[in-house]
Amino acid sequence: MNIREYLTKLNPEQVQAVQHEGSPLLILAGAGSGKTSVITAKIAYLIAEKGIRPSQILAVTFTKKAASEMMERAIRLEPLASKAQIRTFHSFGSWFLRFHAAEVGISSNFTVYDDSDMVTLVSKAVPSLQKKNAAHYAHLISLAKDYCLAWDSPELAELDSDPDFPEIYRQYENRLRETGNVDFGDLIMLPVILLQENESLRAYMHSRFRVIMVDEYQDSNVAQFKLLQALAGEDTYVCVVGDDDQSIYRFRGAEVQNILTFQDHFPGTQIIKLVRNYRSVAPILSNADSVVSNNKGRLGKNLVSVRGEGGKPQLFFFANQDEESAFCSDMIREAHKKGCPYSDWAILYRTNAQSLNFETEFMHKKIPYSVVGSLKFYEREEVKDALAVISFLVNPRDELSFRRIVNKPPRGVGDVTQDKIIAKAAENRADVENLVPKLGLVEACLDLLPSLPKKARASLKEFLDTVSELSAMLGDEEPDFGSFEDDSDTTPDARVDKPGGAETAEVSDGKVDSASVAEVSDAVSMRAVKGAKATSLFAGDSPLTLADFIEEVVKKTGLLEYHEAQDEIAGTQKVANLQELYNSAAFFDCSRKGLLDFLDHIELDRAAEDNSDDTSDAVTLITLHNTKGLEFPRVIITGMETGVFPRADKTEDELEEERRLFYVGITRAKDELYFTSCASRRLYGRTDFMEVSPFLMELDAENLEVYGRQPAAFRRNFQTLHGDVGSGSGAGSGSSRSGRSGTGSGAGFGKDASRFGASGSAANSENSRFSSGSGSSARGRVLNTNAAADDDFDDELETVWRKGKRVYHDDFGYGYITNAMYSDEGMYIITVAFECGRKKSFMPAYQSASFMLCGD
DNA sequence: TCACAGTGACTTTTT
DNA sequence: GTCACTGTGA
Repeated sequence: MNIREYLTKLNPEQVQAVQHEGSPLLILAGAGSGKTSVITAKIAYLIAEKGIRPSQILAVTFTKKAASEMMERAIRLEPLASKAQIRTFHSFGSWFLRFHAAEVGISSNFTVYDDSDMVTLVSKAVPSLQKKNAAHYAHLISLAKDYCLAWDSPELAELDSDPDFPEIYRQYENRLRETGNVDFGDLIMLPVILLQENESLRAYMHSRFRVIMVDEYQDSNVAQFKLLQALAGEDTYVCVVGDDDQSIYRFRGAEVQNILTFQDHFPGTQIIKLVRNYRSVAPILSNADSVVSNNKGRLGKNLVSVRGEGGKPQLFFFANQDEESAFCSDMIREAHKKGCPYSDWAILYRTNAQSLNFETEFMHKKIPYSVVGSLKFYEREEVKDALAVISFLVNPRDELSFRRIVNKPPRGVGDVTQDKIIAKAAENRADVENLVPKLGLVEACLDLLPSLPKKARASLKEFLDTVSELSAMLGDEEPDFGSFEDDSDTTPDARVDKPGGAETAEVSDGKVDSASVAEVSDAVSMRAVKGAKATSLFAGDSPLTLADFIEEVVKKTGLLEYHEAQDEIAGTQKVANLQELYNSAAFFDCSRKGLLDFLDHIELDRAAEDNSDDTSDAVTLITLHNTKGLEFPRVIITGMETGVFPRADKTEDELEEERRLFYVGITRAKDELYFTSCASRRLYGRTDFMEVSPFLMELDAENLEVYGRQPAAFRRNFQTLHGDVGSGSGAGSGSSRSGRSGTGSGAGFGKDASRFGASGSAANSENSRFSSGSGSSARGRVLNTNAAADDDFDDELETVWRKGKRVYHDDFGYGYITNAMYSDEGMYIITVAFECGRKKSFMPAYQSASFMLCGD
């Protein structure tokens, strides 16, 4: 479909936004309002209809995932869009810095230090700091950089009044410059500084990019705003898209003010609101609206549902997270039997730690799932080790990588010696007036070698030999980063995309400078050239890829052996993970440039790992933050408890952010939405009683169905806030519920509705599973809690769930009640010793299908 | 320098 | 319950 046809499918506001020109444009795009469609259409439109050269368009997004999706969709409308610069902020900064590294005193071979690297570097720069404090300061430093504040900036005090902070920041910064590397914050902040100080560079950039678009603008931070400001000249067309209600990264420096005050900074701004929601059915949207309207500082807009009526969201209360996950898996499995694919489902939670329960449960029930985000693959020890070697190879000043690998496996080069080597290197560099990159840590090692103990001397020497051998395999030509210029007029057709499509968003990257020879910068031919060279080193005929190289690195440095031994001891998967790492490097060429590309790819792209053509049908487990920009037909938002979501100790402002996060979660759902909340939850191996999340009280009673034992606080507040909800809402008393549970929302909730809705000893096919009569009747009573006053009920509990009774639990099997007592909160608690040897505590008041009495 | 054991802290969220 | 840091002893 070309862009003209496409425009006919858009609504009037969308068309207006696509065709708008002249003034700066702020598109306020509500959730599910087709914002990506608008941006991609706009890119295509500018190229196809307005004659803008693709390379003059810069589109910046927040995540790489978003960048590749945008690129893909734009290309579908207009193939030339492949030459536009569609990048994340950080990848843009990285690209920019490669060409201007020297001007800010870094190596153009820099790699990016991640957060944990920052912590290590802080503690090395300021040795007196405890590890815990180092983490605190590292966090502060990155926050400072998000606000574009240098160590000597007077405004630093506003961030944190700690008098030590500026000095620590300074020490860190010095040390970081020594290494020639950068951290995440630098990727934005350094370009800003460069552009602010260098007028001709600024002028050049103004001519380089005529159009700049920013997606997810509500999540941009001050530094990113300044970058935008510096990049945009008088004639630059600036268009930003965002939704103030979806700003969820303030904790990391994102500044809602950026979007709220956009018009002030870009005079003459036109605002277009997109409020037609194409994603969710009306009841879901009205709950979203009901929640977010509790926030104060917002621009304000109401989404209009295009899809119209649908099932109401359902809220479930459980005893604990085992029931919660069991319920989710049951519901998903039931739906699957009726033909609903697993991939329709997403389970959302606040913190990554919560995924564990679901993973265990799903594994148990053989439901396929994939966890998004928390896959800390690149943070694993063995992977970081291998990466450290190659980082060190491309940047021999990289202190952290050096430290990481020089004594692994143990070579007798401990902390003390390492410090000496680093100091020596600094000394060496100070001697020579200008910084010659060759004067790295290897040279420092060689200088110190004679002074070391015999054993250390030999093994360090061996290490250095390995390093130089590996380095030689890469060749010694300087990496060619392609051209910084806009060269789209030169030889556009001669370009070859990188293989495997691994770098869709980077296509415009490896451009051919008209002056340089094509073979050098083109990824494919580069690989061929390298491969030919390398065949002498390797027996095989196939060209050497980065995968082969990394494998070689791991073998030669002894890391493979080391981790093999670890696997042996601890039964871990380190070697397998290394194998995985080789695989992911297969599409990069074996050269210094290839290594840098690969490292960039990893460093700037952690979230997008699961892109591995996930065609398999699986439930998505994902944190609320990670869902931004995604949608699912059926969504379950779990852990709706105070302390979990929202987290405890939130200020009013932060609470608003948590609420926006909740809003984001709700608006991911297309057809069905569920909330779950637990009365108790295991945290740090301890079981805590939980209060309901205050957000639940903000849901729209008219469009919500409530099941399970409602905590008193919820019952009280929900009804106070919303008045007497009456029988129609489903949020009323237990008795009114049972009547309508059969219908429910009708969707995906067959058998389970009866679990909650059935009262007393109603014949429930599920009951037959559970042994004796006394068991099922006790269970019936338990389930019918809302109808009975708590006091009466607890008397019953004491007689039914008494010490010595035999019980059965789905997960643990049979056991006996060994203890029964009341907690401080007045809850009746029993302890059960199971035959499997485990001891568990339960609150019988909340137990349902997974746990029951067996009769005597 | 390194291995081990005990202790304490920990859970936001991510480019 | 787990992990990682800290300090001690060889």
